[in-house]
Amino acid sequence: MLTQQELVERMREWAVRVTPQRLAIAEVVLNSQDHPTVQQIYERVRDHFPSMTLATIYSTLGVLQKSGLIQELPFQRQSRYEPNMEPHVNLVCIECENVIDADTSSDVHDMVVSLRNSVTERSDFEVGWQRVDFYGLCPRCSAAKRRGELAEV
Amino acid sequence: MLTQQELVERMREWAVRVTPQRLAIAEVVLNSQDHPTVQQIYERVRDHFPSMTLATIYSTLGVLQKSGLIQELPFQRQSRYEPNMEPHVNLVCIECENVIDADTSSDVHDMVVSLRNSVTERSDFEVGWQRVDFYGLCPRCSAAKRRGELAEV
DNA sequence: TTTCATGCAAATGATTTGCACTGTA
DNA sequence: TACAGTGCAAATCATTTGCATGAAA
Repeated sequence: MLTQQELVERMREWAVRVTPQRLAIAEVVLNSQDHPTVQQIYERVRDHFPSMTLATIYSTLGVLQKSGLIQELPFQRQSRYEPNMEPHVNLVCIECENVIDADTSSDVHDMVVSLRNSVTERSDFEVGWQRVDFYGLCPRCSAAKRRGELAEV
Repeated sequence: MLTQQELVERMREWAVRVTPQRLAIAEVVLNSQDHPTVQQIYERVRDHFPSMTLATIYSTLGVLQKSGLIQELPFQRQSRYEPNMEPHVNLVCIECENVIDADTSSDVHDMVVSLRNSVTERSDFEVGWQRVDFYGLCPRCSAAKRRGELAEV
């Protein structure tokens, strides 16, 4: 986790001014675990900045992304935002639509890294970052389905 | 690659009728290598069905996806469609926006499979399919950038 | 004084939806 | 005859853009 000082420095690479609004947005996203949508970020930040608008959120998310601090994850309906830039795996439940990081043990990390190495070894593709999503049913929805509570998929 | 017969059977799981239009769309996507957008599919199918509309394309892509024949890949501006349901890696160029499958050697396949096994071993998440994207610069754009032809990224 | 972030409103554009029409089971 | 797929038009909605205002360098 970055200190606020480091965060400000990173943001200055792409934004001339780092305002309290931007800091608040950055902190909401960087401290999140649930890959929030723009709406969710908006709701969380609005507590501190009632005048906050979506345009400002989008603008700041753009800055954070260009600073390499977060990653946009486009989904079918809308994007979510990922503060974990380390190689890892996302588990996406197709039923409840929650997105969580898979157990971040070092060997999952290492496997993604070596997959990346293996791919770059044999192509001149210059990889900057990656997105690894596994889609399926989370334990809760999986159980609900077994109990017949879910419509057929 | 599926025979047309097998394709029809798979589609019948989710669509009562498999029309010539639907077959044409299915074949365009399933035979594609470039992860086409809806617009691209539209243009390719329109050669054979001048009356084709986007609504029909979207509808058919939904059927193909529910049949497990293709995968929708949402990107920032629009979705692309992936006919390769095998575990593999996509290389996404952030400059020219082309998307290609990484060299489909068996060990890349195996690495994705064991990553998947490793993740499911220690969680009750029921994985159905996966998306593995590496973002960066393709060889062509990478070279252009070194020659200074690209705006700073 | 110049620049840049904010907030608001309007625009954009991919995707979805409603509905009439038509061919097929 | 009933129904599912097609085609067209209209609606939806996330995201982007333009612009006036205000604060910071």
